[in-house]
Amino acid sequence: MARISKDSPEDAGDGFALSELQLDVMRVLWRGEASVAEVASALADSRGLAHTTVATVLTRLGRRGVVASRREARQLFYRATVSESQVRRSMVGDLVQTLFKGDPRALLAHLVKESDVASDDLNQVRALLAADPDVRGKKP
Amino acid sequence: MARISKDSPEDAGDGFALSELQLDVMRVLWRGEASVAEVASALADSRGLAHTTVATVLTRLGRRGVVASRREARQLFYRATVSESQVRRSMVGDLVQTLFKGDPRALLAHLVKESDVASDDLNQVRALLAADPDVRGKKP
DNA sequence: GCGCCACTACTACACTAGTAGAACGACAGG
DNA sequence: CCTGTCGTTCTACTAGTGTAGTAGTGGCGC
Repeated sequence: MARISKDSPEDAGDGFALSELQLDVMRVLWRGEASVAEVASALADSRGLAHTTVATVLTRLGRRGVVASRREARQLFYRATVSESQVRRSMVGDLVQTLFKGDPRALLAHLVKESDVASDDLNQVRALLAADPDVRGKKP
Repeated sequence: MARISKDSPEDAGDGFALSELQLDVMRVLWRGEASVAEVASALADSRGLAHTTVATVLTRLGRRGVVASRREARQLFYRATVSESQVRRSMVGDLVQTLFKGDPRALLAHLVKESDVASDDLNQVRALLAADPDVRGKKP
């Protein structure tokens, strides 16, 4: 696996396995820097978390090196230090590894077999990629 | 939060999220019923686990309802109560849910985008599935 | 008959995640 | 200047996982 920036606090060695809550938090940060309060209120609907809970989660994510913080007055502003793509790559990779013996084609086959994806979708995806080879990483 | 696991083995709430070690164990059981010692020795190469560690893992898997045991003399023989497919479905489903907002096509796109899978493989997979719904090929 | 061996069951400890209250420090209004 | 409020940090509790030691127990060899 390619190792990119090596100067993060901890550098958890490419292991970007994040839990659901952690991902929810990251998703907020992927929209841009945010204070604890902002993250908390962004998640207020989906999860009624105490402010301190969010703070704890962010602190722990910081310890793992996936977010960084900046202090402004008394507040901390957090930003993600890993991209959504990186996390996706890492987590999908893990799944493929553990569940499909490292063969992504097996996952692909699974998706089709389990009717998660209609066979037609294969064409759609292919068309998508053919049309815009630059979709990688870009998010509307 | 609606996930209060009571300890009836029947329950299991169909959340088949298994860790890597747990999967390794399950993989042994998916080959057929096995005693603790058999599981342990099957995993001896990959992981040098103490016999008791394997026993603990199996007990816990039993508590979660994904394996069942049968007693013969002093020994326990374990067998999986969920299939590999079920687990795969569940875990892939979880991943799709948390990472791709529930859209399996997004995962599909990811696989292709990240060059985990060549575009050509799409055709191959489709052909594969058309030919024999049960193949899981590592192609040359 | 008795000790040893093979197993299981119980207990334990470290670590992570989810969750949140308590304590503490700084600033602003009175 | 004092105090209430806000935000951070500390501490804590629950639960699951990885890992394994120890204790209990029944059968076998001699």
